[in-house]
Amino acid sequence: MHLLDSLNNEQSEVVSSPVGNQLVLAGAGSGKTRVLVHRIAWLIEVERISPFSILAVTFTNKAAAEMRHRIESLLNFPIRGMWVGTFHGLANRLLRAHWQEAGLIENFQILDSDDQLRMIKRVLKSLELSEEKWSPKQVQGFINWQKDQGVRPDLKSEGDMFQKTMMRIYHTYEEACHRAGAVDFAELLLRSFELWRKNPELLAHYQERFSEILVDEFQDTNTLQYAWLKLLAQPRAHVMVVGDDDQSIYGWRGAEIDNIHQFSKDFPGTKTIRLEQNYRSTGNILAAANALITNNGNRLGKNLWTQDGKGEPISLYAAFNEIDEARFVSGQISQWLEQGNRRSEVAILYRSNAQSRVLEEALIQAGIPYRVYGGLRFFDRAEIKDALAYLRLIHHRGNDAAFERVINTPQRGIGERTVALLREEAKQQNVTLWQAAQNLLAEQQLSGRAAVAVQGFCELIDQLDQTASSLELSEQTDLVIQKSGLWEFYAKSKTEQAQSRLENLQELIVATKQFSSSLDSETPALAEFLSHAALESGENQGEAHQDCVQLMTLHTAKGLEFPLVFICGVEEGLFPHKMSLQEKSGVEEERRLLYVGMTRAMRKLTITYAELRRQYGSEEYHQPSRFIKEIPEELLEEVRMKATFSKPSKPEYDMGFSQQPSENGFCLGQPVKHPEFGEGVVMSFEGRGVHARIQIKFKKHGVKWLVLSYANLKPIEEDWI
DNA sequence: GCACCGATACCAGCA
DNA sequence: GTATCGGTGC
Repeated sequence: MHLLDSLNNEQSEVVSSPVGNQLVLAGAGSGKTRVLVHRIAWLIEVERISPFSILAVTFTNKAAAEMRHRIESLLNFPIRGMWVGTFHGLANRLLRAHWQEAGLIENFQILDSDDQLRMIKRVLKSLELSEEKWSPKQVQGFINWQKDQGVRPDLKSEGDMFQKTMMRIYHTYEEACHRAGAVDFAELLLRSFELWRKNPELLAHYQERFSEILVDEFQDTNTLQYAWLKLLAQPRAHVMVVGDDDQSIYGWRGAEIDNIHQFSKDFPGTKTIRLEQNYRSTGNILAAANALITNNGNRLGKNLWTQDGKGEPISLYAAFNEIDEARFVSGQISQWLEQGNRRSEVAILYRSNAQSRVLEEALIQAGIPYRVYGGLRFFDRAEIKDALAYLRLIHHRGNDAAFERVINTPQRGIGERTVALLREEAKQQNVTLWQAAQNLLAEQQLSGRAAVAVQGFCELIDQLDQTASSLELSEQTDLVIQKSGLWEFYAKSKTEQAQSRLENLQELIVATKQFSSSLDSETPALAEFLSHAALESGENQGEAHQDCVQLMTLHTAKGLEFPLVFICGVEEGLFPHKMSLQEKSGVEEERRLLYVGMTRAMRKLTITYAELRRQYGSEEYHQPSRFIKEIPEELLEEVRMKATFSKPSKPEYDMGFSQQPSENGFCLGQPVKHPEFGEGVVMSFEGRGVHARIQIKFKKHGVKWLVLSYANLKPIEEDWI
């Protein structure tokens, strides 16, 4: 059977198991996706299960698209009727189909976290609560957490003042969402969950339909997602979940690692299979990762192994500061490239985005092209959201969020005061902002200047609507971008970002064009496109796949692999991050994060840390991370910066160092004084020029490497000679 | 209403 | 160091 070809025993066992519940503990690099894809193909081809009865859940749209693609190319025919998607995508699909039963309007809008935050701010204002005391971010966290727990606002709930007020905000927020016909991400899940609960016959329909359910990245599911899954699956479906408790790194956004422990109890007869053979990394890398993760408690237990050799040891570089660290990394990369390797095979991973800048600078100096992942995604960009808000408003005047977003974007002289008046009117008359604007205009309750501006805005929207009605979506988008003044606004703007904003707006027109042509019928393209925009990050937007070094956070790196990996800033306070130190589970999650990072490396892993790091504008001394001590010494090789300096003007490597200690005015064994560390003795030198480093053994602070030009060392004269 | 200034906060990011 | 927010002055 070709579906089992080239699979190992455990993988084959998963793929060819008789239908039933399975918990697959798939270690990093163990061929997890492959197993999932082959299993689904097996169900269709061997078990003769209709694709119509299969539901596959992933965590990203990208993963969903890839899974579908891989199954189709394995089976060699398109799989129609199978549901593959994210929890949110599937929930959205359900709610679109049953909007009435779910108590929604037909074209309900999806609020992304940005929209949600704006909505919360409006609610706080209407409740006359200060944002100072009731931080919108915190409220957002509270509401989402409640929803993830399946809790609706309860005004009679017990609790202190804080709890009660939060509930009141939550309650008002819900009303506001309802009025706006808007649904946030957590609401998609909760609403579809409740839809099933309240409509047993509807639930039964889906329960009968989906006999085979598969879930990827199961360690990342939250409480509500798991409840959703159980509700759908429990009476009869067979569920296969694939996950790795050691790679659970999203506890902070609600992922419930315990779901993985709970699964076998909730689904009787569950067969647990471990995939431990790793096809990615060298023996040394796996040994180090295994050793590290052993320090975590309450694991399901797993030990990665490989048939391949040990490979190179893991390099450890103790940098003096973050600049030194970055230079070291870029130097190593230059060497690697000189050996004829590709830039895209290299990844630099770090704990927090702020670390990327210094690394970027070093790469620029060394003339190495790179790409930074993360940052704002396409549909999250302000200019894109503005354009979409115009489209929304044209099609639904009652969309208050859209109204507020663009009423003064670009500026047309309608300020906070006027908007406040509109809000007040809307609240009192219980109408939409659009209607409130009409009322106040009719009653001439706005001051002359404001009235003209508001009038102009409303006419603009009406006029856009009239012109747009006969146009295709992409033409509408084009029209809106031009006529709203957005284009002109950015075209005139002299800021550096303006050019890229214009490009993004153009890209949006392209995206709508592509989207329309991908639709088979003449469905209301806008509504579809808008939920597409809300649910889809836009990561697959024509990224130039050039050959460049990849920079990203450890979180972003999950699921990827690279021959050469650097993990930077492995220091106490940064990694593990100081915010995680409060509780044990926080440090364990950090440890898993490093585990994830290490297991990204195929051939060579290098870990670096800096003793001195400029953070938030001030300098801080850091200890090497506790995690480094958890890696067996024999797997590590401490490296020194040698022969890999890059000069600002002309990138040049391998220049080595051949200077006499006396060149810089210090001698071995010379007593010196440092402003921070006090007295010490010169132990050794390294490098030359501005990069020259000096090793000092301090009386109180131990042995340190310092960059000579930064160190401000003073010889202690009297003790010398 | 808007531009500018100083105080403030700051980890990770999927849908 | 930098993005963001609220206050201040024009």
